[in-house]
Amino acid sequence: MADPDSLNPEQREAVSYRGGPLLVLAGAGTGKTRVIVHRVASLIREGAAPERILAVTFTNKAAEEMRRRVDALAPGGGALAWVYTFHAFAARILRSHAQRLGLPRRFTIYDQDDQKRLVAESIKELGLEKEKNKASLYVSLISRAKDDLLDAQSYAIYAMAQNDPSRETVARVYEVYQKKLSASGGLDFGDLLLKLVELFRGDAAIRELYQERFLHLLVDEYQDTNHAQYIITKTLASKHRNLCVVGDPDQSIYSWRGAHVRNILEFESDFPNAKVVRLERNYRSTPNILQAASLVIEHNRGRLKKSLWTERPEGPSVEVEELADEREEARSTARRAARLLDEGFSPKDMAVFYRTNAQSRSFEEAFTLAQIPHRVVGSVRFYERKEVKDALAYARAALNPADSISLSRILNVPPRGLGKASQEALEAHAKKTSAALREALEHADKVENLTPAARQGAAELVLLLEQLRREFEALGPADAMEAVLQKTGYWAWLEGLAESDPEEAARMENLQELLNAVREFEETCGEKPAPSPASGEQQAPARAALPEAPRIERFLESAALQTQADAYDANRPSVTLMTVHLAKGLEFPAVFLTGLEEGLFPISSVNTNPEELEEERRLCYVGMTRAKERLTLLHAATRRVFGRVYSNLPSRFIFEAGLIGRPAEDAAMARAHCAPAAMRVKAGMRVRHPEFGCGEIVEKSGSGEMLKVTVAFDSGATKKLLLRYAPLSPA
DNA sequence: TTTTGATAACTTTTT
DNA sequence: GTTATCAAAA
Repeated sequence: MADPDSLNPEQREAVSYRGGPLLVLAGAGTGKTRVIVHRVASLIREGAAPERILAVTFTNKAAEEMRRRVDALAPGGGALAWVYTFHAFAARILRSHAQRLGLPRRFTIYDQDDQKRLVAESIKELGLEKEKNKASLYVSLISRAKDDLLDAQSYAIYAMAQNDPSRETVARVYEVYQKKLSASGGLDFGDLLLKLVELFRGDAAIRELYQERFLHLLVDEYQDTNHAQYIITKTLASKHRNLCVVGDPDQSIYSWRGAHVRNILEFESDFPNAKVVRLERNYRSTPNILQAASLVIEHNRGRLKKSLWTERPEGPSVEVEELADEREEARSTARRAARLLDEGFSPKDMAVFYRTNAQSRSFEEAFTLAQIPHRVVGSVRFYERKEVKDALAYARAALNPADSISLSRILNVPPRGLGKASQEALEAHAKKTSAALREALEHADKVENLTPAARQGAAELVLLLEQLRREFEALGPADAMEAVLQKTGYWAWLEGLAESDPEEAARMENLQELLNAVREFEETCGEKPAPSPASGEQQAPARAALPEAPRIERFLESAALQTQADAYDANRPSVTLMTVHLAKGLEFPAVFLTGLEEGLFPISSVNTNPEELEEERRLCYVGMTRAKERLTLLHAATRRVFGRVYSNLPSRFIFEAGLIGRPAEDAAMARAHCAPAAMRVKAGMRVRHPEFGCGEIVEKSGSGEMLKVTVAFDSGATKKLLLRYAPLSPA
């Protein structure tokens, strides 16, 4: 937009409406973030105290950006307003009431990896042999339950009422898992929201305190809120009723994570007299891009009709290209990117989106080969790397003696004679005395079945952790983290290993990067910068004005709440490679949307479920609408997955976008309403096999995954093929 | 106890 | 094709 401070009439209405609940239905690229920023700024300019405004965003990065932009419009205001993700907001509130919640002052926030270990332990403890490989499944079931505000007890009741044995098993695992979690004085992601709701429900005084406090409430990406977040929003808004939610039902892509589109669809009945503002003027994309995306999304049923329009010039048409395989797809993408560079695009103007992280590899290779600067966002999360987690675990274990989860992680890293046998002996002792692992370690002399070496190792570790805790008192986060790496011998240990193993050398680099990240955190403070007197522009955080210097605890929390999307840096001069999910909320002049194949995008698991297919379609819509000027859709005829070659038909979304004619068979449309994603076959149909040539289907047997066809090939051979694996395509 | 090698599981998306 | 996990050897 020409003038960043001008607003169109609908935007202005959304910014200035002061009559209570407000729903802003904001299509892709219609200036949704602008509206929120301007609304917050104008509230502040009208005299609202910034610290009585709460704005909830989807990622920490978005929160940062919003703070910065509000500050530019209402100097000082952005720094004081509460701008957080739901999880960061919950963590902040829970910390100030840790005591009454029976939580340690420095409770740990556990991530998915920690959850998985804990669930695996719980499963083992319950002797559920058959379930031992399903830890991830249980983690997600438990997480979903928490999103829906079902604690372990409620879940057990619910499972019993359903008379569902598998749910009852989940309930048992949930219960043991939760006990372990509490014993470690920790919360997982779901707990942050669940405990906040419990706090509000259980303590009227605290609830009213916050209801009174937040005079104005804004929630971004409301279509992707889960039940817990919905309840939090509703609770906080019930006093002043100044709630503004912004979102787009067509961009709801997180139902698998517990989000309910109905939260936004039912806003008007939830808040009678709610004002609804629709933003339909798109400032981002060319008409060609917009039309293709609209054609796709219109195939979803039961959506709120809305039509985006733009006054932007036509622009080049959306391109579609089919390639032989995923390597060709990547090479073509790199070639096209190089061409755009020649045309004057900068690498940071371009993005490659894919459905699954596994697809990133071929693009990395192709871009490296073509010497185009690029960056994969989020495939292996930085804070989930082993060495980084180990370093953080040391800090957590030192700070929180109850944190058995972190302690067990680093018990023998680097090796100190506390191997598997010793660990089991210590854990057995801890269990017997119903104490934390740390206490067993402290009383290693009383623990049976320990070798002298193990006893010595235990004593050293206890000493080390105590020493670290004492040192943390006087150190900033960066020095504290450095102390961890030095004093634990972790650094020296890796250095030794790195001599013979380049992978270990890479680990050292990651730890160096961790130290950089802590330093950066320390400098920017991670917390709100002090209010600046006049200029809204970049200001040096005034250290003296802060209530307390940043400490390692704060860094640990920020690291735990870090999201993948937060790793994206718009200023980096490189092509961005990311999943479509991560692309939500971003925009790029040129976008390559790749892997548009049946079975991959939409992904094959949507076979049976029309709702999931609609979510895939929304995901595709999100991907397409990120593009401002150029949009290229790519798909590969064959693709190697798991080392096995699959041949895929072009995605139905390409047909739906009106970009290539439907195939003669009309196969894609016929499947559009949930038939198997695999090729639809019938007897008599002509097919092609890369090895055996063309032939005719003479018989069909089995069904679903086991669907087999007998093909009489023109060569004379007759073969029975499992449709799932056979690289057959219609001839 | 630690390192090494084999095996099985994994891939949909993540706050 | 890769990575995490588990058993046997040093």
